[in-house]
Amino acid sequence: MASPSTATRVPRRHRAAPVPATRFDRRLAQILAHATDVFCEKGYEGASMRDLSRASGMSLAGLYYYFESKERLLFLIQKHTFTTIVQRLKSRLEGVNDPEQKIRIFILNHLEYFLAHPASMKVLSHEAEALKNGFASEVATIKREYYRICVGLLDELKRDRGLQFSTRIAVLSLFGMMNWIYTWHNPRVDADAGQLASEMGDIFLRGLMTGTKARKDGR
Amino acid sequence: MASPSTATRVPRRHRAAPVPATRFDRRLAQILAHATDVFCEKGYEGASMRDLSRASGMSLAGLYYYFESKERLLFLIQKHTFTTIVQRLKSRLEGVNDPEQKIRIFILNHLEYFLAHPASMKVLSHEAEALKNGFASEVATIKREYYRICVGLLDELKRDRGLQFSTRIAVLSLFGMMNWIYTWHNPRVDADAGQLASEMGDIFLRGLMTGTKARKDGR
DNA sequence: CTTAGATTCGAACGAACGTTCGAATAGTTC
DNA sequence: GAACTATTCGAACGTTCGTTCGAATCTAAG
Repeated sequence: MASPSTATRVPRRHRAAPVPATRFDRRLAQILAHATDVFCEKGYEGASMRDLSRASGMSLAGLYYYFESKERLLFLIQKHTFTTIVQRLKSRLEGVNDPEQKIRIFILNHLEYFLAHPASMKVLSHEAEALKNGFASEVATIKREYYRICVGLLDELKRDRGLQFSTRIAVLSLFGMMNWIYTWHNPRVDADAGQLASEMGDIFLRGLMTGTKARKDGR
Repeated sequence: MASPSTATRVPRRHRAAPVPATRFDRRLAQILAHATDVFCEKGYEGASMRDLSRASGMSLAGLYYYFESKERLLFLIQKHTFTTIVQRLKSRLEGVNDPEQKIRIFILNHLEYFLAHPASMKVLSHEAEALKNGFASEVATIKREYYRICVGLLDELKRDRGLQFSTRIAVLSLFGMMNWIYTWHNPRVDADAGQLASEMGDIFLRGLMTGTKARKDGR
């Protein structure tokens, strides 16, 4: 067979590659970008390989040189998006100590990425159940890590301020507020990420912090 | 053609019909129920008419005696679900005057229906973009009414307590918190609707009411 | 029992689906 | 220019899709 192993191939940079990675990787990235738009508009199941071919300007057969199946294509999109958002979050949280400030950074990071890459985030949020078995579990691992980080931040706040609330419900409520954006945000009408993060952060954090305080003795 | 007009036919009850409606309507309702489960599990695009046939125990061709297309089937499910939830809400809000109490009723009504009919609500939430043109706009009309009711309740709270916040973002944040539930709620682990409505209501309402107060003169 | 309408179904339709294959082209190295 | 690999593509594969049609069966009323 003439085609390369898969899209998992290692980037073989000669010196320290400046931007480019390989020609292969750059072309793949273009295809992923176009595919993201199509999946966003038509949904994963509703988008056909012929739609992707048309959108990316490459022949139907040509696409299969870059990935082995439609499902793997969705996987690559979701994995890249989720990995990037987690990575940015970690770097932004470094050196910050105040629990409330950390949660505000979490919200801001999420919403900034959401509004900067709305198609990617819609595909990540809306097609969360479309992958099967191996693909699904690999994305689920990243999702779990992201979820755990948020749980950690809320538990920290809870301890620091002596609050009482269900961390699980608080975290999932927050994700709901943030992820639902893909169903309504209109860049011509709605505020930018900073403003949105501030308003959602206010609702969420004041909501938690005005609650009943736990007793000192834990009872 | 031997088949009846459509599924829009009027129920022709002779006296006051006890439960049944017509035989046709009862059978249609059974099919809708099975289809809801299949759409919930596989998504609208991912579910085939053959899947629906298998689930409802009726032949592929037989289904088309009850509705004229797969799209109309989804429409009937969404319309019925949405109409019911709005109708229940209206009846529950009657005679209540306190704005905060009204919002708590709104949340409780939504979550109770959500947890009592999780498959229907997932199909309503997750397949909101699957319908086209006429079907889409008819559901959108009900959705807009539901949205407007919530806007009204929040504006009332805002006026009553002299608060300052963006009604649009508050409403959509609330819908996000509530609708996201279909992605995580596990009846064996998570609390019931009453408890959930109480906790989400606390976060949301305290969050709004702890905010900056508007000045009396409106500046 | 007869008859007419309501309901169900097996079989098939053409279209669209994801994927494959071998040949053609483009790019790079001698 | 020759030789080799990397990339692209037209054409087709077998399968599944939503939908239709005419005949069969069931139900209820006369």
